[in-house]
Amino acid sequence: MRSRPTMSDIARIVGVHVSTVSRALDPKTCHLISPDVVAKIGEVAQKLGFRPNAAGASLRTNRSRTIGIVVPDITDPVFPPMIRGVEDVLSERGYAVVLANTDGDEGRESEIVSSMLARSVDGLALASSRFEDKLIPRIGDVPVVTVFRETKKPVAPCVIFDERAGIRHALTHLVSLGHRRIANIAGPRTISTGYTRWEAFEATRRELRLPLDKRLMVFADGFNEQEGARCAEALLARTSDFTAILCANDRLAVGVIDVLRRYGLRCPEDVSVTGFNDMPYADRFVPALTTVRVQQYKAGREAARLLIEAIEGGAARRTRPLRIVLPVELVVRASTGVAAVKGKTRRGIAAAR
Amino acid sequence: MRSRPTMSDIARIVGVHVSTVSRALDPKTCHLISPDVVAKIGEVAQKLGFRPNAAGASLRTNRSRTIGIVVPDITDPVFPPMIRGVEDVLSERGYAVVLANTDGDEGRESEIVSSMLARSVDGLALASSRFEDKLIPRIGDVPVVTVFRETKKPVAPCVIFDERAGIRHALTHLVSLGHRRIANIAGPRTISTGYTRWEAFEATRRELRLPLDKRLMVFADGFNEQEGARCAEALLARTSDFTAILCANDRLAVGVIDVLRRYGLRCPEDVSVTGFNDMPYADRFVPALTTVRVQQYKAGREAARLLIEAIEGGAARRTRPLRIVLPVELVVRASTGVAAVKGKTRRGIAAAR
DNA sequence: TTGTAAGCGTTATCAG
DNA sequence: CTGATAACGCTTACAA
Repeated sequence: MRSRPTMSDIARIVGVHVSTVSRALDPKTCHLISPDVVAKIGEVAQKLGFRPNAAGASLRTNRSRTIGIVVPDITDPVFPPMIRGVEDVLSERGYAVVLANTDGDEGRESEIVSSMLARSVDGLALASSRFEDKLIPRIGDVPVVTVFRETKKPVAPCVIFDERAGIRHALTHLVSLGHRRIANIAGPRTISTGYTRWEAFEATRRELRLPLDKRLMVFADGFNEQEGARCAEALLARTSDFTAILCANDRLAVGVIDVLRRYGLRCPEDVSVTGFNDMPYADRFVPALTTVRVQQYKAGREAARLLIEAIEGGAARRTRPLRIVLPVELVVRASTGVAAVKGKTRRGIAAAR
Repeated sequence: MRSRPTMSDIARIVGVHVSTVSRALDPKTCHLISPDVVAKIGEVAQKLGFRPNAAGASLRTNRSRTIGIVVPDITDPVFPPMIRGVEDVLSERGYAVVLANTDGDEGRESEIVSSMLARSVDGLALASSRFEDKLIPRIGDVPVVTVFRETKKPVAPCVIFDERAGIRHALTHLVSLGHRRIANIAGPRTISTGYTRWEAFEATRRELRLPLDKRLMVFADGFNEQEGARCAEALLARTSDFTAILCANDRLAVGVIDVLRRYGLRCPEDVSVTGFNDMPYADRFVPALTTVRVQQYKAGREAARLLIEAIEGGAARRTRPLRIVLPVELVVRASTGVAAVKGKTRRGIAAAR
């Protein structure tokens, strides 16, 4: 197959100048050209299967109709729906999406962003930012949105979830089942979700006048099953005096439930467990996970909308960037139940040792 | 922040010509330049945070260090590990990945590919191809690889799994548990996996001298839970004379198990079910799914390797494209058990009516 | 309404 | 070893 036709090819065939072709093919300028010429050009373009060369346009305009999405790891099930949301909105508008994984590495994130800027991305959706972000201010004038996460200083618009409400719902739910001694397996506080969910747990704990016991508090170094398991082990090594565990996300909860089972503790009969995110298939796990449902797909769409607005709506830089907080919803399933009699849990744990 | 520095900026500062800068910065040509000039240029580039403008290079070379990945739907859990595999290999080599979803729509796929070609992608990884593909031959001289799927006519290299072995293992496993009347919920035959798994089921069925009963055969229109449920309903409406269902993938199996439960049938006590893919978390479902494990991540890596080879290794067009078949492995879990007494299953189904 | 011309940043070819 | 120059395909003042 020959190499793709260019505007000059069309110009030559129709017998006009390239610039005329350019104008005729651009909806914004085609009204400047006589209708019949526009029609003719459109026709020929169609017949040749013409597609404007993106590099040429990009070089000239310094825009690429491409946006970058940066996630820690696409295999974490919370991200695909979000990415899909971004893609759905953007592809409709003719934007392409370039995707990269950071594995939570700050250096890598910086490297990736830099390479995306070199590709003249028109915007960036970052799901990889740390709470104390140092990267975004260095990005310059390319629109940036953070998704799922926010930064301590509001340096960019963000689309996040109502973490506080989610944690409050989960904790209140546990208390309503009679739980009083509730452990918290929190996420890394270097990430806004980890930080905020932990903070919300503490705030709600005080509100509900639950006892403070430092042994019931464990911090994970990441939002995954391994860390959930590690933290559960650490918790059980310290104390057995609890009847429920609130986890900062579903994957931690899954790891926790594994360890409970290994210790001969039943969930929810001996220990109730809650997660966060309502990740895909959380309703089919054993036990089905009680968790906080967030709108991952919608977050992606909103992020894309924000980006397009910033890109096309003349970057009306606000003094304080937008902060879109999506509502959440508690989903009660099988991993939570009425509080076990304290003695029973203790015995269960002791027996497992 | 000022706009990114260009080679001219560096040239001006160092006091050389742009072309010298270009050569000095390219590992392939920097030996042509005196070491001290190279050093000087490197230094300045470093200090300015120089990144070559991708559009400029792309326009000139007609290559973009970008490859496109096209999947039906990134929220289907089989794809993220594959995408991650591609990304890992390519990012190491300085390639970026642009991603798009087709939802299985042929027109959309064609549209996406065309838009990617306009972006001068250096290669395409297609996980969206139909068995009777009409698109790939029209792509021209951009390297293409299909992943997870192959085309009837070998028009492009592919990285696939040993579907036949997988189905044979699953069916043999069921027979070894005493099952004889085994239903098959097959995938769409418009897709190579659907076609091949169905064919393999039939071949193995004959080998094992299992009875042929058309009522036990249902074709899904897609690889998802809804279709699994629909097919299970259709199957139960026809007959209750089976003790196991082999499904063409895990998501179908999940939908099937839902319906069985709704009909008061226990899995595996009344009906055994197998899936295919060993999708993430398949080990945590109720019941944990017996399935065929495939190497999604590895497939992605292999596809990327193939693409790089084709792109950089001078497109040595083979007469017959490579066909990489990755081995699979049966994973026996809780969704399969010894065959129920026939009468019992019948009663169970009858009772549920 | 259309043509002219310049230039975006890079690389390849050709001279020196 | 380095410089000059042209060209990739497109957009956009400006001129006609």
